Amino acid sequence: MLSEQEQIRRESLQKIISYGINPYPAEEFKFSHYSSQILENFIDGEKVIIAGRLMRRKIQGKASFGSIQDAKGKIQIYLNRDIICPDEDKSMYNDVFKKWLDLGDILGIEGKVFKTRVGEISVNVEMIHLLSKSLKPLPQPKVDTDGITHDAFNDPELRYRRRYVDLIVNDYVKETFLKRSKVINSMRKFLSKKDYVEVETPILQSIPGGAAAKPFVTHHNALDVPLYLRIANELYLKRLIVGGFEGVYEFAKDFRNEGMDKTHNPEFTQMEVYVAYKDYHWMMSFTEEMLEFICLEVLGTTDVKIGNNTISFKKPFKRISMLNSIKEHTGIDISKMGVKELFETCKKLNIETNDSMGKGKLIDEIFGEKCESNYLQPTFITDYPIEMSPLCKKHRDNDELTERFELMVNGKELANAYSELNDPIDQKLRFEEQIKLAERGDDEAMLIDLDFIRALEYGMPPTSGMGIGIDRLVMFLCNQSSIQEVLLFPQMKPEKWDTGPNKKEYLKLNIAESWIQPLYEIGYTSVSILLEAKPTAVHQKLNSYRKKNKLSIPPILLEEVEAWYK
RNA sequence: GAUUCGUUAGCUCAGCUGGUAGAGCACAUCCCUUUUAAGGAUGGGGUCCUGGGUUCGAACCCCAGACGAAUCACCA
Repeated sequence: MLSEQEQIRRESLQKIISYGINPYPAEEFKFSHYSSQILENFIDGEKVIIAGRLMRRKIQGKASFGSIQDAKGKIQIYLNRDIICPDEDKSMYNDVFKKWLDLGDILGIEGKVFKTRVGEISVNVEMIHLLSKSLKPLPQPKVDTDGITHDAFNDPELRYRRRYVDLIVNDYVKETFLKRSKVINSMRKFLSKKDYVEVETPILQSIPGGAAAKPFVTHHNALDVPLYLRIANELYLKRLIVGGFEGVYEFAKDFRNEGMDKTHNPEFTQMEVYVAYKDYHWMMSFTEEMLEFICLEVLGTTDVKIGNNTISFKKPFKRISMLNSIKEHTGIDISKMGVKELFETCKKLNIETNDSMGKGKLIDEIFGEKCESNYLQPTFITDYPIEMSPLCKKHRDNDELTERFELMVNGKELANAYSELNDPIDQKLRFEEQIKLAERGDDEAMLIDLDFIRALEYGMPPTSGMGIGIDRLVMFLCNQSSIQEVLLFPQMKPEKWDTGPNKKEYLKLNIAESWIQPLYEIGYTSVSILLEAKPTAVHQKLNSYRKKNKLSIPPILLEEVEAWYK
């Protein structure tokens, strides 16, 4: 059912067509200025052509005001009947503009720049071109002189589902996504200046590797095999280092079939970079250099406001090993502890455990519970337990640790990096360890990618790799606390659409076509629902619907309704 | 998955103790030659999320469900 306003717009559309205007013209519309250019460089009397959406309209007799929103902002337009219609025929103003155009229509405007009495730079309109008619009314948020927004369009579900509307009416949304684009561009610029090669690796993988996460499964018909959407691209990028690239990187969409919340979307973007002959110490410097560069390029400063905190991305960042961090925040030295003692320590610290947890997992729990949230300023946490880092090289000084770091910012993980494990025999053992862990109850089994082992057997130079969550980085730099705000189209439950009655179904029961829509409207949305109801009730409801909606068809007889049930 | 809160006009929201569904914006008609969220007058617009129940009577109370938000848990 169309709302009254939608019906009125459709009627206006018909009138426009009858008047001889094509509401959806095919021709290119050449405009001379963006709104921002006119506002920034006011030239009284300059002739301009602009194009955009009509966002405000205020009719005052012979004169009207409006505003046009284009890609770069908004500008006021002023219309005067006798300027638009210099001849006898005033219909272009009186009918077309005043009656048949609506807020939301896309217009081309020709006119001259001037300042109103109140001093606002405006375009005095000489000619209007309708470029596209809008049939659905927009929400109408208004900002007053104190900067307070009235009637804000702020229901998250509606905003995410109709991002196009969100972008039209909420200026800050567009800014977020412009900034996101800038962040990615400047990261790419940084990487490509180093002469590393941007590559693309498979999204459909037969073995989903490189991380511990549940994948999405799909099926390839011609090969008749299952394929997985990638959870990470790490193993492919390392194959390329084997192949002789010095440095490779990819901005990768990864897919993880797990819970969704404010910080997790089923598909998300990571940038991973791998560089030959480097180690994780080098990568720390590289990472802080890159982040500082991006902040300066995008924000012009290394000080970023996140919530109530100001975070400084000025290098160098603090570095601390995981074990020292735990010692610092709990006073407990766990460096020499075995599994049993770790379980006891967790108990003492009120950390929940279960039997499937190995040593690494326990340490990770302690860190996650007691330390992680303390690191507001960018901090590299280094040297993770070996059990939780199956793709990472053993620490040069300690067999139980790995050469790994995570970069914590505002209490959350932003980047993760290793000195990459390049010993194929060790790698195979580590994969097998993971499978043992998986058998103990962890359902996120890492399958063994034998081709990856084979690649390592050919020899991979010592390499350091780093992955950084683009969505998280953008959240930080845009001061947004939810990932949905930095994704144009965050994943939502599929929308339910009212597609109307399935007429064939009803016709099969010999129901007259004129009664199908009424049946549907009063709740008998399918034949099976209808047949469950009593014919007498259906009969009564139909006739009262007829009366209420003043249908021009004769009342239905009970016998007719009963006939459907035979 | 748990708890709490919410769902009323195109949008933002009121709606008291259960008693004829409301406001602002938007829309329509009329008046008005430069307005700054808001000129004036009049008017139209509703599956009060859905389905049951209680009641003479339900937007409101009870039960079940759908959807959403927040917090927590789980998972990286």
